Amino acid sequence: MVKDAEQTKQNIITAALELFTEKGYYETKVSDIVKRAGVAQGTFYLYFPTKESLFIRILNNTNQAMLEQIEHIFAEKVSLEMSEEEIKESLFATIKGCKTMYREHRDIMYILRVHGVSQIPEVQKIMEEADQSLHRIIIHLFKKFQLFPEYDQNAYEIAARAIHGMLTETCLHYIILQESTEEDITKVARVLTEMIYDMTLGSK
Amino acid sequence: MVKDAEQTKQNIITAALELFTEKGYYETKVSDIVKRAGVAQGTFYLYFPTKESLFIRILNNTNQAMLEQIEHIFAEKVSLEMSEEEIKESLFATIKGCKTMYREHRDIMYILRVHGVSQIPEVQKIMEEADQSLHRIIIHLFKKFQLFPEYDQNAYEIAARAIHGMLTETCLHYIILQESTEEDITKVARVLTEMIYDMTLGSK
Amino acid sequence: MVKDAEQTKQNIITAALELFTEKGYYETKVSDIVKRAGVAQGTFYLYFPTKESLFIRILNNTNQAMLEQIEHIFAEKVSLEMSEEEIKESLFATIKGCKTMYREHRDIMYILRVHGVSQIPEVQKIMEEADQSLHRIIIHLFKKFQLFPEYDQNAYEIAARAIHGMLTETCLHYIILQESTEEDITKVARVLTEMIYDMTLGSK
Amino acid sequence: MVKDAEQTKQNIITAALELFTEKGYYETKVSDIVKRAGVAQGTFYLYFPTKESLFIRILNNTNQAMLEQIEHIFAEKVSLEMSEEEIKESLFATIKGCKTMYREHRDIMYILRVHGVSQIPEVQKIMEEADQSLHRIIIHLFKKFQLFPEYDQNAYEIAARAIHGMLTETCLHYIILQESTEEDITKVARVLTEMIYDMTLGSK
DNA sequence: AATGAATGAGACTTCATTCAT
DNA sequence: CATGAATGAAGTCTCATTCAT
Repeated sequence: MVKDAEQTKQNIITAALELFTEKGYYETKVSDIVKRAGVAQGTFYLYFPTKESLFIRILNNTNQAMLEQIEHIFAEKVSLEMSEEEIKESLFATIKGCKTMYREHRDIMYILRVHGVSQIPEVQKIMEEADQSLHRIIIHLFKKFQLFPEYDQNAYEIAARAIHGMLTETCLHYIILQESTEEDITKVARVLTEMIYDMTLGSK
Repeated sequence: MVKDAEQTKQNIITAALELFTEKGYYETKVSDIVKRAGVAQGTFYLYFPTKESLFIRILNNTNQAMLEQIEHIFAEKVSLEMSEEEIKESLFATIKGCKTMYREHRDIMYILRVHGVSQIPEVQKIMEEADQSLHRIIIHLFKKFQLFPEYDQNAYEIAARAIHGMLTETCLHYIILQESTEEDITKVARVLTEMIYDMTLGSK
Repeated sequence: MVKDAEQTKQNIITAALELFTEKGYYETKVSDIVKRAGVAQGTFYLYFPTKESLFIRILNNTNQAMLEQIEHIFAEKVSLEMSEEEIKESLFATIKGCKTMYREHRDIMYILRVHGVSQIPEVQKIMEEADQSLHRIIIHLFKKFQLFPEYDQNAYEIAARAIHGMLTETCLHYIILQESTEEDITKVARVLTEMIYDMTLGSK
Repeated sequence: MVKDAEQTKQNIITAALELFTEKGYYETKVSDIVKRAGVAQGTFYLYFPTKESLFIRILNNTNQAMLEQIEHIFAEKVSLEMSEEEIKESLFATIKGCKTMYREHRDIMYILRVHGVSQIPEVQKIMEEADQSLHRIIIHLFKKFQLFPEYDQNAYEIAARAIHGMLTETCLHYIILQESTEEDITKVARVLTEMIYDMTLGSK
């Protein structure tokens, strides 16, 4: 039945994601995955040709979802006419949106950031593309608000990466590495909002 | 002779570091290491009880050196009496010092950040301690300059991590992932100096 | 319906024969067969208890047919009263009949001779019986024409096998291993006719 | 020690040849080989990268030896000036030499002829080359004695193959498939000598 | 101090066969 | 009759580690 097959596949994906999160890609064996999914060894290969392909599949799923969420989070919510308070509020919402998104995909972020899977070229490619698209959005905002007017493209990229680093490093510790409450996220986002605002609009 | 033994050990360490950098911990086999080091398989185990212990040994070497360098880089070079120009210059020197240090230890940073080796608990511990000590220094500076006076300890840590993230993310891309010239480093450090100055002293 | 069932079975047999010919018995998987036959995996086992039994079934089909053809080909077409020309013509017809028969069953001959399937005891038995019956006919002809009057039974068998070897080796290369035209077959048969005639009647 | 290594390798080769002979290539598992050789599973892969490579290695060994033997066996022992008796004796010696050679390499011949290993392209290539070189020699003799003067190259090849078939088919049954005594071989060679002499020189 | 052959547990993967629907 | 998901035994191969020399 179609339903059983889909269910089995999902069970395998779920079990794998859990295990990759717990032990990393390399330390997770196909035998662990099938054991947790409650299926036989051979069943795994009915759905995924290799362990690697399963991982890429999971990564792509998440990546797809995150890219869409990023679009949405960064959708033009600020305008030049806003007051300082309004801009800060919008910035805060954006940052918090990011954090929440990372929390939602905590498992896969954990694997990527903590365990590292970059031996697989496909994985590297996906990650780079994801980074790129976030940088594009940040640079777009820089230009819109005419921040750093003296910067060249290279300097913009450095600045975008720096902002990106602020977001991911704090996410890593407060969201990915530990369970975090709504309140925790709010606090982190609040601090980052202040810092970023000061660094950008606040100092102009 | 003692000298030969020391040399052999060093050959193994060097070969291993190269290979870990090229292929990551999991994809580097003991057989690869001994081949490159030009010794027999058994010789490896004369110097290191396990492959893991070799990695930890390498990591510790680097870590030790980096901690000392960090102390030195962040040694009180700024004071409250300095002019804006002087402070900026000092900040720039510090950031550039960090970058240069990362470049020096590019290999091991590459392994840790790109390949990921956190399956090994010992490795996690070492990395966390390194992070902690950098954060302590940053927070100390925050307090010295009475930045963010309204922050509690938690908020300070978030801010420190955010600064840390700016440094490491830009290092990752401009120094660890690619060969970088003195000039490249200077440029990255210059941009970061501006950003951090604006974010902290500049906005007060 | 009975008709559909028979059709399904035939589809499986046809697909299997093609695949066995292309890849040999061991490299042909049941999954390949059902895929080409356009039926589900389980359907296979509705008609054949095992993969091996399917092969034996195919082999038996062919063997049955070939035995009958051999009878027919070697049916007494020569008599002691014939002229040299007539005998040669009859010999030629016989040899060519053999070749044509081999060509007709090229697939299965290919599998047996090129891929080898003799791990299966049943298969060995069938092949041996087929050989035996051909030898009996050849020996019968030897005796009829009083060739090799000094031979004992053992020597007759050796001679029969030698003739058999001439036929099969040339068949293997000119008929089984390559597509062959009517003309090709004629040529091979013509050469063999000369050789065999010289070896037997011609030298008496 | 070099000696141990060589010995171990030889043990593996010997065990493998025995098993390939008994069960064929496909039914012989690496685990069978190491068990019989008295070494651990991993040891196998110290000497041979794959099971296939071991087989090819064995085949090449034999093939090399046989080619040299063939050269020797067929070395010009006949001349146009010889008497019928002398020629027959020389022919007999040649045929018997072939038989003896096949007996010496009975194992590998058995595998090739009975089990079939032609899925492996390398194996096919080696076998074809071996056949070719035998045919060349036979054709050379045809021409030397001006047998079949009316034949074209193609007809020569057919005739050579036919002779080859006589030799191999009788070898297969009297030498490869069963233990054979010196006497058995002599008898088979005697019969073949008569047949081939009649077919060629005898009828001119 | 060094060698390198040997080990064996265990990884990934395949595939003939079963069985609930 | 037919399906196709599921099974699990068994195969090939890897590699960190040991040990006799």
